[in-house]
Formats: sequence, C-alpha cells, structure tokens
Amino acid sequence: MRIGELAERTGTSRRLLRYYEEQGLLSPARSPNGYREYSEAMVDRVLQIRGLLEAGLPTRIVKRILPCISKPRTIHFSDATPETIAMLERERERLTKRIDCLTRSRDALSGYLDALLAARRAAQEAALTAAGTAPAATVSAEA
Amino acid sequence: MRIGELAERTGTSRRLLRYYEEQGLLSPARSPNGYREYSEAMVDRVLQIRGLLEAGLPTRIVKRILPCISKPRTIHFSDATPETIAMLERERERLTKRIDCLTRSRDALSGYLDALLAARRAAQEAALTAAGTAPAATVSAEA
DNA sequence: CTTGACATTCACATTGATGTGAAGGTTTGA
DNA sequence: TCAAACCTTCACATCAATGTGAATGTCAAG
Repeated sequence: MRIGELAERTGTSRRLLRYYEEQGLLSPARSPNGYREYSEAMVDRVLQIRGLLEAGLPTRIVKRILPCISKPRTIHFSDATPETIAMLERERERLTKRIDCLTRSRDALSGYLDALLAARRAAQEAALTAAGTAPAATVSAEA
Repeated sequence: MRIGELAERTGTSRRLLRYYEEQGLLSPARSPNGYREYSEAMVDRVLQIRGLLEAGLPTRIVKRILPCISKPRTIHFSDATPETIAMLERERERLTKRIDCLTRSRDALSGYLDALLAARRAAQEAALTAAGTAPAATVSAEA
C-alpha cells in the first residue's frame, strides 16, 4: 500500500511516516515511480512504534529494540555480542521501571476514582433518604 | 530543604524544578530571603513527576492527576463532577494503554534476550565439544 | 570585608517530535 | 487534455522539555 493508506490505517500523519523512515524505523520499498510501497505488516509495526514513542521512548531507542520485538522472531547472530546483550538488558530494565511507575500511578488514580465514586454514591443515597422527609434535594450528580 | 539539595536528591536540575513550579506541579514555600523551601515530601513528589514525564505524559496531564495520586489520599469534593470523573477515567484508560504497550514490548524483548542467551550458550557448548577433537575454537562469546 | 557557594529572575538556545506549505512529478478518470 | 488526488523532496515553523548563562542577591567562613 502507499503512504496515504498507511497513514489512514494507523492514524499517523504522512509526515511522521516519512520521519520514522528517516530515523531508520521503517524501510518501505519504492515503486518505479518513487512512491513508497508499504507491506501489510507495516501497519502493526507503525502502531508499535507509535505506542513506544507515546510511552516516552526516543526514536533512537525504538530503533534499537524494534528488530528484537518484531513478529517473525528471528535471532540476529550479530546481536550475540556482550555489548548488545548488555544494551538490551539495560533497555529491558528501563522498560520495567517505566511500567512500574505507570502502574503505580494508574493504581493510585484508580483507587482515587473508586473512592470518589463511592463518595458520590453515598451522597446520592443521603439525598434520597433526605428526600423522604424534606423535598427539593439539590445534589448535582447525574450519570 | 533548598533547591540545590532537592536537585541532588532527585537527580533533577534546578532549572527543571523551577520549571515544574512554573507549570503548577510544585509549590514550594519561600524563605524570607526569597529562596524556595521544599518539604521532605517533595522528594517523592518530584520523583513521581519525573516518572510520569519520562513515561510521556505532558505536564498538563501530570498536573491534573498528581493531586489524585499523592500520598495523603484526600478526596477533593470538587472532583465529584461528571466532567472531572470522566477526565480521570480517560486518563486511567490512557495509562493502561501505555502500560499494556510497554509490557508487551518488554516481554517480547525479554523473550528475544532469552533466546539470544540460549543460542549463545549452545554455541559455547558446541565449541567446547569441538575442542575435544579439534583445538583452537574461535567463538567470540565471553561473559 | 571579602570570597565562594548558594540562591534569584530572565532571556535565549537546543533538541525531538510534529505541523505546514511550497514546488513539482504521476496517475486516473471525465 | 485537463483536473483531482495522489505522490515526491525540502525548508521552515511550532511546542514542550530542557540546557546555558548573564546579572544580581544572600549567607557563611576565613
């Protein structure tokens, strides 16, 4: 497919698809007329790239780990050097740190939300009970 | 404590600490001489801010959810509006998406690493066995 | 009292991810 | 043949997060 379709299917601007290519994250083939030609698998790849970028990784890092987390799990023997292995382990560590941080924040936020909703329910109930004795309740909480 | 100590203890530049304050993420007291005075709790707070920013959240969002995930879990009743609740739920959703994406990537990377290490071990063993018959093995894989 | 290590504000520079638009080539269909 | 809808490259703009440094104030120790 050409760049327009890929852009549409991934919700990514053409500009960015070209940028990712420039950064070495994507290597579409070229039609004889010079148009970029993307394979079907590129859709997932782009989505993965965007996910990682949105999670705060720089393209430099995405480029490094992308080949290692792509679908056809091929082992590149050139990756077997101690330096590469150490690098990959560092990146795994960093990913884990990020995940932990985000998870803690998400759970805290979730807890707050639960408490908030519980409080709102309690307020509504109180209002309902009060309505039995006094009319005209003014709780401004609708779903 | 003053800005220098906080900077040191959080690994954050003074410049950034002032920037976070400007963005409304931090509100240190002021000494009579104008120096910023940070409480002990600010250390954790700064670390949390940095974690979220590094995870790709903009300061705008961090500012919104920070009060909801801070230590003394106080419910702010002004948060009980449907809009605020919806906003918090959206952010929770976004956090979850990020976590899932990062987790998938981390696990894929981890799997790749395992395979890589296994392959390296296999290569080493093969080299050792071969050494029994032919000397001078040339596998360049040391720990 | 002066020096050095802090602090302040303010302004400008940089970097990475992105948008925008100009100038032009290709393909397709009326 | 012409227009619309693609595509190309290239250059410049923007925005947020961050660095750098100037000009200046405060404070503690010699």
